[in-house]
Amino acid sequence: MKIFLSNTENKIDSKGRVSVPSQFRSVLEYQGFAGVYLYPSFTSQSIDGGGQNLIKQISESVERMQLFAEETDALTTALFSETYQLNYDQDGRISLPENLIEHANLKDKVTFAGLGQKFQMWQPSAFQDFKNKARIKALENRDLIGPSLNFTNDQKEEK
Amino acid sequence: MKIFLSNTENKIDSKGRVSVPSQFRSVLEYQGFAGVYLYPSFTSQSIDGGGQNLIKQISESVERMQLFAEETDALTTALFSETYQLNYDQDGRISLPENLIEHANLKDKVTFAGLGQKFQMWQPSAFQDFKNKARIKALENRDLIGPSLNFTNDQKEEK
DNA sequence: TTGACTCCCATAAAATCCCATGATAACCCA
DNA sequence: TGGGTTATCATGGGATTTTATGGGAGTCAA
Repeated sequence: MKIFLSNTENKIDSKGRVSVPSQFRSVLEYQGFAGVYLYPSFTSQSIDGGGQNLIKQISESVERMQLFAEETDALTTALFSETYQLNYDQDGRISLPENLIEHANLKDKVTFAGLGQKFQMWQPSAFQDFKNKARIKALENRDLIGPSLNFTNDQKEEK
Repeated sequence: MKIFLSNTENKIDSKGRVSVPSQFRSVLEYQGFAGVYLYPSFTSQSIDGGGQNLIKQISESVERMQLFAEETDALTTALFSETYQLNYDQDGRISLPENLIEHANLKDKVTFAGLGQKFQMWQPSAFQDFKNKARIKALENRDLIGPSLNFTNDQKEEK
């Protein structure tokens, strides 16, 4: 199983290039092509990214929605018109569109954060904040998440 | 059934490498790949670890939860952005990310402790404390576990 | 020509490979 | 059963490779 994991902070150089972390590249290439799809997150000041799987998932869920709703054109437009397909060069670097840089308020550093099926790109300190809050939230709801977080072999029967 | 059992204390060398105990490696390889997944424990100053089974369980429980997009991002961030996939080298050693070392307050030794489906990595003396407390708790609740454990207080009290 | 985008090479740091050692555990066989 | 031989394992360290990053030079289009 190949998913996006861990987080790394990379530099944006004077030409505007960033290295996609090599572990992420290997996930992307496993999905079938040497590049990324990026779009501004709907819910946070970050960039959503992924490979072919992510795009496929999104198109499918848009299709499903269109069976029920009629005004999904706006959503579809919003999504796809701001989605960029960037192939990275042989050193694994991409250069980000101005659009996305603004949305995530990036300066000269980016944090790549793995979220499983996709990843996000954050202004580093903004990511720290988000992550800390997310961790607290997850801890509060860990019984919803399931036993995997804190079970040992026999603890399952307690409470 | 292959599960993580017993505990061993290993050294972190000058390059930051630690040997994954060979018994653990055989469990991991049995699960399908020569590496570990590690993340900071949500509930203690230790590192949780496991193989593909552990990650699969977590991913599946995330997929089962249908949340608002905002919540999903927070949850997956908490779970995946601090999870590291480390392939060990041919001598069975990994080098721990700074992140995890800090969380578990590791210096030059680690205790690997088997917990069945997963394992934990502790700063050795912190593990001793934890184990003593865990033992008391286990005795208090031994009726929950089932009839098979008719141990008395002094059995298994070796070393 | 300028600017945006590659390609290509250089470098330093980090990760990994490869081999050596000593300790311990497992094995064997008279 | 005891003593010696083999494996296995954790650990040390040198050599090699990978990775992120910087910058020069070539390509293409407006």
